[in-house]
Amino acid sequence: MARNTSTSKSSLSKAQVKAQLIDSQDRFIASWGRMGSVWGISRTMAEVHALLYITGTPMCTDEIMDRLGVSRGNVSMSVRSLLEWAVIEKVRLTGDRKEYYQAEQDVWSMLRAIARERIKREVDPLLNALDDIGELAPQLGTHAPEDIKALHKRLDEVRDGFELITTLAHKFTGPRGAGLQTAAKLLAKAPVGRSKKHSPQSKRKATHKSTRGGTP
Amino acid sequence: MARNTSTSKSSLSKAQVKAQLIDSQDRFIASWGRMGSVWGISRTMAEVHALLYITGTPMCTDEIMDRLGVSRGNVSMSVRSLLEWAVIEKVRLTGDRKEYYQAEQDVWSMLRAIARERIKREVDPLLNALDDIGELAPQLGTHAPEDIKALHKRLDEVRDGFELITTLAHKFTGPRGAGLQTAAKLLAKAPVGRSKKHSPQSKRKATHKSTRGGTP
DNA sequence: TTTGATTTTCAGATTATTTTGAAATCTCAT
DNA sequence: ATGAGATTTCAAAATAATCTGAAAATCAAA
Repeated sequence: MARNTSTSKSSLSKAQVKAQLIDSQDRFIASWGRMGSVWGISRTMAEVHALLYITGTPMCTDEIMDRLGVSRGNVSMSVRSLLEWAVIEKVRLTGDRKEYYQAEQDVWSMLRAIARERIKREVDPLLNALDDIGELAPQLGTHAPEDIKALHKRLDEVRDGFELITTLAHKFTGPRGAGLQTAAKLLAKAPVGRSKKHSPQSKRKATHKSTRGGTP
Repeated sequence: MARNTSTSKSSLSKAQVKAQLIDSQDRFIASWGRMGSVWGISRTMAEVHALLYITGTPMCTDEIMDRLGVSRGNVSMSVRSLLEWAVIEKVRLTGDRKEYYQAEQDVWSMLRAIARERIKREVDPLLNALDDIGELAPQLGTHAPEDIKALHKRLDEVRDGFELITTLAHKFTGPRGAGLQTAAKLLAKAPVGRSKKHSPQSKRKATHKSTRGGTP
């Protein structure tokens, strides 16, 4: 029988399977990298992580460079950050001078790390700023004009909102936590609002290409 | 006694109070703007929103331009996005040709909008990509080599994780939802983990000097 | 319909972020 | 201790995101 060249499931050569494996990995890496920029980390950092996660293999700097096509310096910096995030770790391979790096394999640890870092870098600074502003603004008690009262009211509301989110997030992301997983499952079942069906506002309307400022 | 110039609470002139009000508003606007870049929206867009929210006043394009010191075009684009996000609305003032804009005053609606937009722009595309990759990767059933099985396993885990998050988030951000508020309060009490204080996972040996480094 | 005020658009300028690459530093097997 | 191999650093280059400003389009009142 002629060699199947495209879609059949069962007659792929080893090399073909391997090629498709690599291809799928690359797609995953590309997606994760795209997310990276959106999450406020560099594309390369996200890609390095994706590579180590999806392959599950410990890799050294040169292997990473070659596979992703990025510079040595860039790999070095990305790896350092990932180590700080504690989503990858160093491993020593016997009889080799190089450092090898390997990703934490539990996906939740990865998700928690993302959440943890984001909270640290986004919410906490905002909360601090809000506290400062609140203290700094005129404190005139009941005699304050409406303007001032309204300012304090809004500042307080924002701060309360984000504090609630922080509390929640700390439960999710705490070092000892299977928190995110359990909490998420719990919540996913709990009847929170009165949402009957699922009608996110007109998901169908493909009218805006982007909600972003002005993507040209 | 000389006029009190700085910290006393009770003897500020009207002008001084006004100046401090403006100053506090500006600080809030600046903080919110900084967050904006971190949240993936332009600084100006975040600032416009902050201005309208914190003052509570309907403002027209020129007022916004003057207060924030940004161009007309920039205000126009930011306002458009904010309208799409549904966190501000147009108001007509009698006898005036201009459009005025006013922020939604419920803080939770604002937080929900942020969450909703982020999910839409970040998680959903990733999920789609993951589905595509999963379908595309070799489907070899039980006969598949370890490599392929591992790939599918990891893809599935990531997808499941993010799907759980999406489900959760939809409850939070649904259009009719006081969801976020109630759910957050609920969760904040639920005994999820045993997080007592914050003990950073000290995996560190005393051997290295400091591993600290700049944020990427 | 005309008019002039108001808003939108978008090419180009500006600003911010990311990446490179080669020199400097480190480190470990000998 | 030495030095080849490995990693880190960081100024400069490349890339990406944001903002401006003026021309074009829109709109509401007369």
